[in-house]
Amino acid sequence: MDDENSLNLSCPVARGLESVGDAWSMLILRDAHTGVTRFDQFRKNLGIAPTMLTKRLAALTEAGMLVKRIYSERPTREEYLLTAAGQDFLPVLMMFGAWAHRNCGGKLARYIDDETGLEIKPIGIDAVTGAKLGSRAIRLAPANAEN
Amino acid sequence: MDDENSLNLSCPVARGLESVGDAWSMLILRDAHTGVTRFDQFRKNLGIAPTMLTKRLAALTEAGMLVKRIYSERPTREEYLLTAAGQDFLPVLMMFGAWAHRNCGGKLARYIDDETGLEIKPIGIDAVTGAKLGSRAIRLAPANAEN
DNA sequence: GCATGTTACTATCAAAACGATACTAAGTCA
DNA sequence: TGACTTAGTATCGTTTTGATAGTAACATGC
Repeated sequence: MDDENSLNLSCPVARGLESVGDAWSMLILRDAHTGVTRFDQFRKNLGIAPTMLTKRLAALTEAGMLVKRIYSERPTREEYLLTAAGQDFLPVLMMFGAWAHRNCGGKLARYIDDETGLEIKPIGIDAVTGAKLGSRAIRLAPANAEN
Repeated sequence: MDDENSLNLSCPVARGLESVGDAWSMLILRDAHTGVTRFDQFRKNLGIAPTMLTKRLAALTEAGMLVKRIYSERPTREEYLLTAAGQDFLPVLMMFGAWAHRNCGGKLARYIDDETGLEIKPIGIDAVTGAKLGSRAIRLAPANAEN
């Protein structure tokens, strides 16, 4: 999958998919948000082949979602921490999870607000108008200078 | 990628990825939300190989995101329309796009509210508390009967 | 000080998925 | 009749993935 055409290049969704465009990356980020940091934890949780995990962790690090940090010299051991960009991805995961909750069958785990103890119902809104995303007509404006 | 372990089975993110777990599916849904419905439109927009497109459209249809509808008998021609579940995916795409906007470089297209003409800033909130997603501690509750 | 364990990988190789290209089916239109 | 349209399928080489085994660099227990 090479994103080549001009439509794709300026499309935020297509651009984002260059960083997080496969299932393993999403699941790694999900685990990272639950506090997982180490290679073997990811591997055991996900049941992912070590070759794949190495590649995905490197890609996510390269994409600026994770950073490697040494947590032990002698023996040298490194762990993977979420960057600001990686942490910023949590709302996307929660929206995605909420969508699955509504639309995919089966009994699924739920997110609970630790403060109130209530189940969280994630929705997307436009911070500018307050309107629920998807409730109004939208259009795309091309990329320009003042970003 | 087989999602087998129990953690994954009840995880909404993992569950959702079974339906929309690859980049092409996301891009097809993105295009579908802009009004694209036909095979050749998807193919030309995305630059996707027809074999791949056939497979992805079938998978999305199977997953309940799209429905096939005949728009011409003689010659028989079918198009793909978003189901309710497919339409419900738009907020996820917008949140994902907004994340890319903030965190991936480059000049990217922007979503404009057709009513106000203002650029949309998608954010996720908890409909229950009104708190911004990611601003509070959360925990996972296992799946149970009352869904 | 030797065997065993831990952690984070790499090497290897078969199987599956992907991608490019050519071609087909069933018609329409001039 | 010949060119064109639309929605695919067939074929096949390349790439990616997945499973398994092995390695490097230590720590720990006996």
